[in-house]
Formats: sequence, structure tokens, C-alpha cells
Amino acid sequence: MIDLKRLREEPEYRRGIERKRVRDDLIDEVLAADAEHRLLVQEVDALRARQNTASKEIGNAPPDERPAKIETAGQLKDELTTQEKELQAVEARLRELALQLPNPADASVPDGGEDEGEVVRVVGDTPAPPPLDHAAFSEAMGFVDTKRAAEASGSRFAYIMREGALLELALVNYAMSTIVRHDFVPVIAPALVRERTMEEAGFFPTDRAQVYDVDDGELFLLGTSEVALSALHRAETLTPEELPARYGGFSTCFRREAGTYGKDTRGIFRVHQFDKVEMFSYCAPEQSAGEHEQILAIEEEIVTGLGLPYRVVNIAAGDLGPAAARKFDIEAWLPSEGAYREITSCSNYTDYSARRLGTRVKRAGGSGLVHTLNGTAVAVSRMLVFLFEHYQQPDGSFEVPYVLRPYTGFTTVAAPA
RNA sequence: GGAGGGAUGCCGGAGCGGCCGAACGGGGCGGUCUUGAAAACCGCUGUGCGCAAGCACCCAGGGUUCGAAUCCCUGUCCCUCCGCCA
Repeated sequence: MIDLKRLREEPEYRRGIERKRVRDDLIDEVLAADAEHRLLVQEVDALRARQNTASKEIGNAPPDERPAKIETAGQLKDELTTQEKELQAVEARLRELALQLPNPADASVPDGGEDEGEVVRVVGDTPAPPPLDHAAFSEAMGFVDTKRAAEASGSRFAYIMREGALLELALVNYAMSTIVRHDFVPVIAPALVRERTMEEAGFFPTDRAQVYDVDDGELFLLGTSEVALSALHRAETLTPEELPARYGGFSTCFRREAGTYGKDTRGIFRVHQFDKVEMFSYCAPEQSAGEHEQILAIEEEIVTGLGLPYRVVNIAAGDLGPAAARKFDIEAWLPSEGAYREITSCSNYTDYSARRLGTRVKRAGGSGLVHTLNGTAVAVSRMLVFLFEHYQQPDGSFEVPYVLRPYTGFTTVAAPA
């Protein structure tokens, strides 16, 4: 949810919204609805004030004067009721319109759409493709079985098996211990949340089609633990000393991947179910830009630790999504495709999400909304894809990345006979 | 699954349908006293919106009423007991 006051008063704020390619007349409609709403609120408040005093007088009046006073108070009440109905309608309209406005893009965000992000830096050399691509290799090694998974569950599911399964757990441990070192509180979050939680996290109604409904609208499977982590401080006012409050959530994530038929169908690049370690941070507004850099740095640390060549992209305004004011993707080099593909991502939502969540921070002379940020520590199946190519050896064996060895208990996996 | 009880301010805990934004105690903050501290005493101490007047908030949403923290309905959460499962 955007800040209506700033939309009203700050041309810069409005420009940030326009840069996300929102039609001008929508913004103007919101402003019109807002003006109407504010006017009506004033009227209703004034009327209610009169009604309140009228009612109060009844209590203090001698019994014989009461009937007349009740009569006039009753009339005020009728008037108030009609006005309130109108206010409700105006409010609902304003809300519906305002919810459609995205968080303004930060001034540092480049203009443009999907392929117009700014490459901030490129790290590492880009090797030639290995003999087998990730899908063929992982099936050959017995790490991944998508064929049988399709029998059990359908397409875009996988059995991750043998050393592949152990690698998965190692990645989770590696990511978790890395972010814990950076003061993220480890959290195993609920994987099912109720509708309200989805709404407040900003996933409903926009991404409803991406989410599995498992209890007739009562409970939904998370697409990311960000949802559960954002609910951790809903309707709370935190003290400045508590900030930044950093949480590292581990959960299995479930995505319907509606509308991606035919895309990324090989292997486990894009699946309906995967494990993910996610960073989530609540901080004071003036901290959030720095916090964003910090989260990006941790993501780079994790990717670098795994020895993957990558580049950092400052996502363009038109490609940011509604909630993010600024977003960096880390794209790792996928040799078989000869391209950089998204491996992690981190966003600064500023106060956009916090406004709906009601998460505030105590400040001198009042309180304000916190800023929230999130970033991927590791999305496991996607990460395995990259490892299967970069750590595949010429002789067909697999070498375990150095940083994972403390967690796997083995250093190589021999090629199948 | 069945039967009951509860949800009030930072915490504990009162609260006849009007005088309750809310008693009282604790905590916190400030002050008096003291060389300093403790004790004692005094004062202050919820939030959102609004320039303000004011409006709203006693779990949430509806309802009754001129008037609801107080009455009614629904939901959520917590507690106790029975059953069931681990």
C-alpha cells in the first residue's frame, strides 16, 4: 500500500510510481477518491461529534426532559447512519484503487523493462558447457528422478536422491550458518498460512493463482517463507534498539508456476516444490538502503563461496514488481545455456508492505512505519542446477564445492559405471 | 471430536449500558530528600488520523440502543476437562 499523503504532496513520489509504467489516469483517480474521502471523513466526524454530545446530554438530563432529547439524538443518528454508509463505500473504492498503485521506484533504479536492468558488476569467468547439462547429469548420477516424480505428483516435481539429497541439506546448512553469522535469527516457519497473512504480505490478490489452496480457502502453502516472516511482527511497534531485526527463514516453498508451460522444463530449474533459506529484515527507514547493500553482500558471499561466476543486476523500474522500490538480482552463469540466470534476488520494500502489516518503530515524537527487505540466501533446487554443471568433472564425476564439504561428509561422487 | 472458562493500557488486575480512554497495584520516566545510593514522598506515563476543534481504538467483524469495555451473534486465539492419536 502506498503513502497517500506523499502521493498528494511529493511530485517525486508520484514520478516513482509513473516510472513503473502505471497509467496516469489511475493515479489521478486515486487522488480524486482520496480527496473525496478526506472531505467526507471530516463531515462524518463533525456529525458524530454532535451525536456524541447529544447522547451524553441525555444521561445528564432530568427524566422528564429525556424523551425530547432522545428524539433529536435519534434524528442525528439516522443522518449519521446514511453518511457512514456513504463513507464506507468511498473508503472501499479508495482502497481498491490505491492497492493497485505500486511502491514507487527508487531514484537509483534504471528506467525500462525486463531486459533493461543495469549490470552492476560481473564476477568470475564463464566456462564452456560441460559434457552433460544439469538435467542429464543429475539423472545420470541418480541425484534427481523427475520421471518417477511425474508418476507420483506430476510434472515439475522431483525426487532428489542419494548424494543429491545430502547436497540439498548441505546447501541449507551452509546458507543458514552463513546468515546466522550475519546476525539473522534462524527460523523454521510455518509453511501453511491463512488468507489474511497472504493478503498482508502482499501476495493476495496479485499472486493468488501462483499459490496452492489446501484447505478450501482456509490455508495456503507458502511460495516463500517471506510470507511467514513478514507476519512475525504484524501490528507491532518495535523499539529502535530492536532494529534491524533480521530473520533467516527455512521452509519448503510451493508454487503453481501457472503460465510457465514449456518454460524451463528440463531438470529442477523450475519446480513446484523446493527448499529455500530466505533473509528477511525489518529496519528503520534511514537504515534500509544500507541494509539492502548488506543483504546483497551476503548473497554474493554465498554465491562466491560456492565458486559460481555471476553478475549483479539493478532491476529496471518496469520489472520491479509492485512491492519493491529497488531490487538486485544475482544471476549465475549457466554454461549449458550460455547465459546468466537468476539465482538469488533481494528487494527493498521500504514502507510499502509494512503499511499493510502495521509494523512500526517507536521514534522521537511518535512512531513510523518500518522498512522491510528480503533476499534469497539459497533456493536449493535452483542452486543444485548450477552446481551440477560447474562441479561436473571431465571424467563424469561430481566434486563437492569446498564450502559444502563440512556438511556432506564426502568430497566427490564417482561417475556411474 | 465433545463440554466448559477466558481475552481490558508495558505487566498484573478492576470495571452498575451514560459521569470510562478506562479504578487500583507494579514497572518505566522526571523531581524532592541524600556526599552517593536505597527507602519515602510528589508528578508524568497507550495509539492512529487531523493544522486544530475533534474522531476512532478495551481480541476481530457484525448487531441492539439516543448512548456499548459493559448486552446479542459470528470469527480468532488462550486455558481446563473428556475422548482420540503420537
